[in-house]
Amino acid sequence: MPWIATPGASTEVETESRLGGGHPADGIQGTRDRLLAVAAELFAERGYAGASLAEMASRLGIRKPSLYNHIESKEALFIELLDHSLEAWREASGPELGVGVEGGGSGGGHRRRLRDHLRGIMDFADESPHAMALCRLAVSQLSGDLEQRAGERLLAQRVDYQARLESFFASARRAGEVGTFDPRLMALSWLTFIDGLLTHQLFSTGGRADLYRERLEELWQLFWRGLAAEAGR
Amino acid sequence: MPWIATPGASTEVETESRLGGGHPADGIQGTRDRLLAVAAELFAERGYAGASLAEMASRLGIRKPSLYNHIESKEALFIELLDHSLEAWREASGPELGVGVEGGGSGGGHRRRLRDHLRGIMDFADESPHAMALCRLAVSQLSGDLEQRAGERLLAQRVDYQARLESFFASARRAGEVGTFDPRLMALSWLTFIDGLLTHQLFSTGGRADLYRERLEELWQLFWRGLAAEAGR
DNA sequence: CCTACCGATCGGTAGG
DNA sequence: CCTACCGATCGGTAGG
Repeated sequence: MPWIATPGASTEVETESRLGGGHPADGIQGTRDRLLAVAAELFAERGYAGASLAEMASRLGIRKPSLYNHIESKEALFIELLDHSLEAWREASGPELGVGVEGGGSGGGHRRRLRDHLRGIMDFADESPHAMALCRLAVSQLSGDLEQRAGERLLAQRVDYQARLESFFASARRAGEVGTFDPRLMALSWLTFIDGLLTHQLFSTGGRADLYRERLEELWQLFWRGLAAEAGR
Repeated sequence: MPWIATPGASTEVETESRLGGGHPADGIQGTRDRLLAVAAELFAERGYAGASLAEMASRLGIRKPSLYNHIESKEALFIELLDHSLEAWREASGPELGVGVEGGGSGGGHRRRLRDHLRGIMDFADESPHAMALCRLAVSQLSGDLEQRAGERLLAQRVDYQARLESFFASARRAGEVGTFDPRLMALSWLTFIDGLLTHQLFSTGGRADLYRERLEELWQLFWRGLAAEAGR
């Protein structure tokens, strides 16, 4: 008697659960969504091994075995959350860096575009604090098959992002908006900058993040100053 | 029949074990030192909950209960390692920033001192990769009493370091070696820079760290450029 | 340093 | 969605 389809075929159930009575957040799909949220939170709080399925079930108000109506295993649950986090990051880092129309007459605006890009990243980190934590777990705490599968995903995303950055900075350099540095170096510098920002945000969870947020604009200006010093403008 | 003193009174045993026969690295004190090394490695690899005492014992070639001749508990072991890591960091970050003799005629050399400071940090991170990982665990993965005890230590160290940085940058500003920025902002900027560097190093474990190391000098110059642009020199 | 053992909890399954 | 239960492993103790 399937209360829910196995975790791969959940197409038509969705509509039914929405038509059925009860609070909209408590349907079949609702429980699964809540599980994903609770699991991300717990992984972020305790690490991979430290996050137990029993605790997740408890926070959801159900029994542990019932979780297996929504997931295949703890490992699969983590991988799914990691994929969600990486996709959310991809969306947040957005198309601001897009260098499709380069070389044209309007090549400018790289500073503003990078600033917008930064805003997207920091907003994402504010709104989805667990996503960042999951990525950190994934690079440092896993072992065996799980480590390998997570590693592939992280590496692919990293390579892709770095390539986009290099294109962006190469374009900015051609436009004379930054110094004549190696675009690869500028990309590395940017990665260092935002990794530093995100690490600090991780540290200052619990109130002091405001201070950092206040200073973000100034930190950004200091960063850009390094890139642009002695450039055309 | 005490093979070793309980983990607090280990004064005279040390000499005896050195006088006794056998390989010098296998004495009573030797096992304890090896345990600390193995434990740091395992905590760094798997996280706090994921690092089991049985695995530590296995790597040492002894049985799990024997560990309790050297430690009081898993929690106490972690706290000790965290203290070691923080102390090692303190030593590595060294006295280069010391602003004891400021205002005198020789106020200069801030750039070189900060560069030396950076070298100390990066060398430390290279030689003690687990120490950084332990600090990260401590801020993100613990719970209960352990979280609280670790939090106190980390906060104290952080506050102390930040204060030293602010003094340093205030001195550099008076000397006209950097722009007229708020010293607190410059300290924040520095923290962001090295957190970014250390995060990247964490990511690139396994070979590609070389690339980063090659670029370190250039990244440093880019950073300093931001601080010094439009300053006296 | 060891063997033997503890209760608690782990991820996961059977079966309804 | 549940109860009942699995073998494995957890941190830790007793006792020599």
